[in-house]
Amino acid sequence: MSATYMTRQQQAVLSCVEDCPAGCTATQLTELLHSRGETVGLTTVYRQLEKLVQQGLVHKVVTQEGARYQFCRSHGAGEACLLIQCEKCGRMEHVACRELQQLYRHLQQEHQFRIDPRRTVFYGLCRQCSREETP
Amino acid sequence: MSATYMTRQQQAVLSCVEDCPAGCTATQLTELLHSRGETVGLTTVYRQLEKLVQQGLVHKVVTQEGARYQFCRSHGAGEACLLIQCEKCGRMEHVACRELQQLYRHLQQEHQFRIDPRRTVFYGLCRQCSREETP
DNA sequence: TTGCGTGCAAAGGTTTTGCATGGCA
DNA sequence: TGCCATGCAAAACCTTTGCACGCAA
Repeated sequence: MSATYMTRQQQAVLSCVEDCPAGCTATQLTELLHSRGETVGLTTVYRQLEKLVQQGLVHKVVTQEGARYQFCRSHGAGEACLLIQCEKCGRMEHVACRELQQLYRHLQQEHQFRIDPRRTVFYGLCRQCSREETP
Repeated sequence: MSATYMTRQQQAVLSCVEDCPAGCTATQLTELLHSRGETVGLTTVYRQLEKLVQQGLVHKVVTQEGARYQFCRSHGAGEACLLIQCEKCGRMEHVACRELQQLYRHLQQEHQFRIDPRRTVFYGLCRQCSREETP
């Protein structure tokens, strides 16, 4: 493995993703960085995000509107988690619960499919938007 | 609602998607059509696929490599189903089982999240690729 | 005949790549 | 000083849009 340097941009990107619990796109992240006075090129943002994804610190989720990145707090020990994205407001939520663990086990045992939890996303309506839709 | 015409291209696209149980991209579909002697423009393929998605006959799944379309056999009655895509061979599988139904109910009741099953994809390794990876 | 469907070309957007420069160790 | 990281510009891609023509009803 080649050596890696610690750079200002690296820290800035990580710090910004951590501050976006609902996930964000590379472009959004770049804008957020700029608004904070941290000038980081879009290319660098992409490259840093990819590193974070490979380290397992960040979820990369491909949606209709491009890839969204979300900091993953439960990345240790391969714990079962998934992302839920609201189709209306676009926000993403992190879910980690026993039922999920069960489903994964079921899929492995009955369907012979080994799930990689890090890239899985559910779509639907979050509590708030669901309420607005059916008042 | 405006009237709709039945065209040669329309039938050809539907027939081809039906013959791709593992899902395919718009480009792949166009190539498959050409190889069958059916000349359909890429634009038309995209437009026909979108219609089929809106009719609920086809899943549209956005992946790293672009959107994949898969004919959905269990589209009636909003039955709980999901797609599993193999990270290695790219094939997609349709899954509809009770455990899934349960998870959806749990997510609705405990997490207040109403899942839209049609756009959800799990990623992982299918039986075959899983076996090859750990011999 | 009417107007939806088609397909080409072009535009739009996101993501990647090449390459010279910058900056960490 | 050596070498990875950066960022600009350009390329590569996928997908959508505009518009004239074709074709089903």
